[in-house]
Amino acid sequence: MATIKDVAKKAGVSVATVSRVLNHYDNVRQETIEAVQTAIQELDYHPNFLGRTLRRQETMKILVMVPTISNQFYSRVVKGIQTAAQAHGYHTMLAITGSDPEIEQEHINMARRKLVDGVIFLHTTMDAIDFSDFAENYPAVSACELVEGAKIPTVSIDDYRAALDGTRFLLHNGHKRIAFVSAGDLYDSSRRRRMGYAHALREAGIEAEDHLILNEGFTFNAGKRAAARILAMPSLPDAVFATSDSTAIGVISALAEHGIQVCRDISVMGFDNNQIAEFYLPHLTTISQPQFDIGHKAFELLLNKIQNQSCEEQHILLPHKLECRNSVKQNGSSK
Amino acid sequence: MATIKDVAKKAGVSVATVSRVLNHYDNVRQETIEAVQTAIQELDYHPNFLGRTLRRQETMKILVMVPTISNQFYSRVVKGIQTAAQAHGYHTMLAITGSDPEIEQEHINMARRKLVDGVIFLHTTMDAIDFSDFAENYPAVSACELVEGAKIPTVSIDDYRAALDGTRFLLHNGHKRIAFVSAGDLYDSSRRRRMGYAHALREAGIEAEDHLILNEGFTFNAGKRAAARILAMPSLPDAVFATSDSTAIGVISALAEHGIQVCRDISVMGFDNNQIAEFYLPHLTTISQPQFDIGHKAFELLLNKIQNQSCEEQHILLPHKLECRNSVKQNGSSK
DNA sequence: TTGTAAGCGTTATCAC
DNA sequence: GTGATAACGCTTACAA
Repeated sequence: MATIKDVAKKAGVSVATVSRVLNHYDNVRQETIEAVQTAIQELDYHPNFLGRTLRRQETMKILVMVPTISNQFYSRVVKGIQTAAQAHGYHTMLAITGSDPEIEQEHINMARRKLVDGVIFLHTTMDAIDFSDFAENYPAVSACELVEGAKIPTVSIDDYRAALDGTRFLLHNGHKRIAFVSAGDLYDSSRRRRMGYAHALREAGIEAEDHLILNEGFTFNAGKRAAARILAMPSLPDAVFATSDSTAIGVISALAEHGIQVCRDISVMGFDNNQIAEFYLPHLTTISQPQFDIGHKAFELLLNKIQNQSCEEQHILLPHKLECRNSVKQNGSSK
Repeated sequence: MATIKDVAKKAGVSVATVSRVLNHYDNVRQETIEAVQTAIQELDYHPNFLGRTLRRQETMKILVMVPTISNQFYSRVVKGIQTAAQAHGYHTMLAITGSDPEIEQEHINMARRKLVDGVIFLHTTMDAIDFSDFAENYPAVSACELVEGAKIPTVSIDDYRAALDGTRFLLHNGHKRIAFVSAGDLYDSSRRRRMGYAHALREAGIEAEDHLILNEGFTFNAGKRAAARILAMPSLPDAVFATSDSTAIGVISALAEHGIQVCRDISVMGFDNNQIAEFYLPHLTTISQPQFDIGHKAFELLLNKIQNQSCEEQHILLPHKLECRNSVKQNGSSK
């Protein structure tokens, strides 16, 4: 492997000059530039970034902490991050934690060890105190999840409001008994959505039934488990509000197994508006999140922290939208 | 930020000793170890890996070149890679290329610049010559795609054989006119599958109809486009063999839009056996790939190259399996 | 068992 | 314009 020294020797200049050429300084003679470039070509030289990185103390890399990439939702957020990062010359590194605190901690050390310039959390297992503590010492932002009480720039939707809107929509269309399938309190967004759901029920004068709240997670299989519990109920609820499209699909699929057809016998509402929502049969009525924009904005916030240290706490809320398709009965036909 | 020097000073020892403690050398006095560890604690010191990395010329990081993470197929392969990598102390970095040669090249430079110890390609836009050339100079392996003529260790299924099996299954169940939706020649696997499909037709004495081969890609929307072309045909084919589950779903969904019901009016076979295949309605009959194992094995091959330089060319073929569900009519009911 | 010092490949600060 | 040279934070001979 050729180094900068080899190039310098071959071009008959000093390493400093080679470095200048490499970094496009304007105080190098044209002939010298050419001589250096020729040497670079001939030696097939590629600068070793480790040296530069060590010297400059910046890696031009960021780490994205993601609980899973099996859910299309995160894929899209990551895409947004990556697009923004690339535009600023940053590389994106993905760490899939599986919501395992140990794995998360190990990756967090990458930031501590200066292997990355900053971290975007799509989820964390840390509590608000540890999370704030980390964010105080290293450039970090949170996306998708608004961790209660944590001092860290965050971009997400208003989960409370989104669930409120979704539940109201179900109520306005004549559904009274609404099951709620969520990921429990592992995710702050889930908790917040559950509160929005409860609020809507309350304002409609419907008393909440605890057993209708099913904490199963947000995978396909979580939906399957939720459906099993629903099938075991003495009477079917009017609707199921699942806090992810995957869960909704798991529910629908499992209910179908027992001859229960969505939209005829029961309504199901999803969350996220992943691409599959549009292609599933029935097409999913769901709450749409601006996934790409969330990621994009998250990177911008991070870059801000990396460059300015400006720690002004920001919580950016991006708009959600109710995407009306075929999995929810409309016009109160079940009244 | 505390450095190794600060720790040394605080502990009253030399940096060498600190380094020894850090790396668990056994020739350090217990008391010294403790003194150093105390200093580390007090300073909240975290070793800067850049220094070590520069010195050791290894990053303990690998790069995975993936065309997209929107397709669950790749998520699962990446999971396999990451699991294996983690077990060996390696971190996994994901580069999403979108099959853009420029983006791919830019990331390839990361290997050239020693930012990673090796690269796993889940897809490449390079031709066999460039690909071989790269693999000759840097630790690299290919997964999922067997690039014709490229000298690089590879792990994948036997795509030819898999498509052969799939097509035979359709034929044996009475389907004669079979449309084939593939990604065209961008992916070697696609090309190979198309040949398997053609082979099966030939051996059944059925003459291939060129217009039944639809090169659209492997996304949901590719399936949608394929369905549009199918609907424009003078008569509907008996079956559609899509070379990914996403495409199959796109086809099914779009056909449903026009009142054509899969399994009653037409059969659709997928490929990959993503999780959604099991949860889609109808449940997808598909060719299952051992995605996790492919990823896992790919890392092992890469580690081998990183450590031994043993460049023996290997092509590992893992078994596929026909997963029989509800999207294909069986027992020749359409004969 | 520990310390000294060279070196990894760069970039930055001086001189000249 | 260009060249020495120190420095980045660490590991590792070699010496003590």
